[in-house]
Amino acid sequence: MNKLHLPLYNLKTTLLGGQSFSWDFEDGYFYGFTNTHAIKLKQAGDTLYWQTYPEKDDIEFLKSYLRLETNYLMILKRINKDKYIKTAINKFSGLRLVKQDFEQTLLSFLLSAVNNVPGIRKSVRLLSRRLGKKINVDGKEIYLFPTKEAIANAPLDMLLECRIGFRAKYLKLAAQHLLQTGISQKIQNFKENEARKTLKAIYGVGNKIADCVLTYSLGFDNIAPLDRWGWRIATKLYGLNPKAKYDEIRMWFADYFEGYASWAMQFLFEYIRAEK
DNA sequence: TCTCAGGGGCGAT
DNA sequence: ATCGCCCCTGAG
Repeated sequence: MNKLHLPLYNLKTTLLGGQSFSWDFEDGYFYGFTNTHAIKLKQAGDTLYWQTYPEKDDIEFLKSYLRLETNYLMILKRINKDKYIKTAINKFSGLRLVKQDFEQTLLSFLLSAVNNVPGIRKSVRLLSRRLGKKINVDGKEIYLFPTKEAIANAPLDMLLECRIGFRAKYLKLAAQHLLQTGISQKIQNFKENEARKTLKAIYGVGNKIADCVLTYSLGFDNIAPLDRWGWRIATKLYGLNPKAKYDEIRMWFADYFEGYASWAMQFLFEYIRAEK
């Protein structure tokens, strides 16, 4: 495997913590699948052992995915503003944001409506097994996340077999939308608000899912995606009004964390989930 | 066997 | 602006 010096990177909370549904930890290795690559990682101290499949040694891909160019210490300094964050930064030291493929992120988070993480993870794997390309990773079978073409053309019955219920129509329509509009390329250059508007125009995508996609695939650093945990953080920890509108709370966090709300929220999610 | 909530969003009021 | 409903799972 390839080697990389990688200090201050907590792979476990980063990859398995809920920003991605496409990683597993088995026998000391992290196995991930995207719609183009499978990735195998192992962490030993500050050393990362890594390989990509089927295209080997794709360091550019890995660098982009793990956001290795980020000035992590600067961000920590900026967001470390109160006792909650301080505790979380200490407890979950090395937690990062990753930058996943836009289409995979959108299509995965479409499955998150009234669902839980184990359920989403399961469905993502069922979809990949049925519609994704099989990759050999050192003798282990990994299925890539399906392309938008595969999902757009899949019979509804097959999607329903993946335990996604009423979300099946969202998924298929979104995949067709991606094919027809070609927004996946364009959105990479959009500013935050334009990108959010583009996402919310997709059937099945509201505030929360749009913000998750902006945060976990488009690299926006100043967004607070407000799921149930996010609301809990806002109201229980920061005393914000539970009756406030989604955008008000999102913007409060964006202002408070001075450009790095996305990173701060990731720490706070872990913090509040550990509390319960 | 049954109930219920679980990382939302839509559409009818 | 509020509210029932969408389908499926696992926990209790």
